[in-house]
Amino acid sequence: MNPFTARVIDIIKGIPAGCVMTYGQIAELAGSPRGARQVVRILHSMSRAYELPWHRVVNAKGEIAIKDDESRFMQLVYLRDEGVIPGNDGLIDLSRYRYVPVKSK
DNA sequence: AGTGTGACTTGGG
DNA sequence: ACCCAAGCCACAC
Repeated sequence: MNPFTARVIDIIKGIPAGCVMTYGQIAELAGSPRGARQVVRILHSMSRAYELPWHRVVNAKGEIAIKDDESRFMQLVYLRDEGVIPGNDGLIDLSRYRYVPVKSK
């Protein structure tokens, strides 16, 4: 597995309950500013094997990006359970829930 | 090797 | 605020 993938997995595992991160944000932290789609791919293929909190990842608008209806619903349930409540328009307030990892040296 | 695709993003109209 | 087009990159056919 390449280092980018490893970092993405590591970052996602580090998202605390009650917070969310965007695909682009994760890709950037992992060292690939344009790698949002790779993050998507990783979630698809590794979320189960690595027990990743995939439900804490949303798109740049703060909405559930997943297409599959059932999974989308599950994500909503998980988030609500952790205290992340979408607004009337179904959007998650990123300025409020977005997780920004602390840069430790 | 060429083409299509996706749980994305950003910029413009 | 909404819709669209183009950019993006790794992977499946």
